[in-house]
Amino acid sequence: MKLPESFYIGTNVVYQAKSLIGKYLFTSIDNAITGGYIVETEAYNGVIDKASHAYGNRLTPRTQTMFMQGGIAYVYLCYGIHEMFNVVTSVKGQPHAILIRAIQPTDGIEIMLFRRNMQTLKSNITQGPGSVAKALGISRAINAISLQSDTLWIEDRGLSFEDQDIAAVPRVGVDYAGEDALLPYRFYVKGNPYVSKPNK
DNA sequence: TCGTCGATCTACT
DNA sequence: GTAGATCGACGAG
Repeated sequence: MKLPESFYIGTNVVYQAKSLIGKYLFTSIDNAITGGYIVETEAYNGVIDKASHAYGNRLTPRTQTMFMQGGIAYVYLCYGIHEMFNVVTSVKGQPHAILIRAIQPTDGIEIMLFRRNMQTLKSNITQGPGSVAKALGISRAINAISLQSDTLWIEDRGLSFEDQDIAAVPRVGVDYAGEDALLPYRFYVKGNPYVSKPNK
């Protein structure tokens, strides 16, 4: 059921980001399983991508996770408040990552509501990368954990979308990246209510 | 050592 | 529509 190690070791991060659409992401944290299927991703293409933390082979305590072999999680803090969850891909030394920006929740919705401090299910529960991490209980404590573990993993349940139902557009919040900000490295399911900023 | 600012979200006006 | 939250990474000095 879990996506095999071989999927993550592939070197075409843009293709992998698109492939993750429709895959199921689960966490088992605090004795509760939560998750859903991925409806929005962004690819970060290693040392040549100005939008990536690892641009220009920048190796720091934070980014070293991205330089490890694919198939692990990269979790970091943004704006001092939000933790973001990425899937590290490719071979050791090549810092590719895929940001999970939104999922459609299917399991453990009660738990996710509690973590998000919400009473009723609304589309913003897992809409945007900070929200996804919070709803799933993901924090920097599980940075670099294996996606073959029983804490955090991705499954293929046979759900897939046609090319025409997946939009490929420029990434969000990376204006500082110059011409790389224009690359169509963001993928999402057209019309899905959990997608953040559907029209850009 | 210090100052700047970010792969964002929420609560307000 | 817009401001505030809140902290670690990074480059300048």
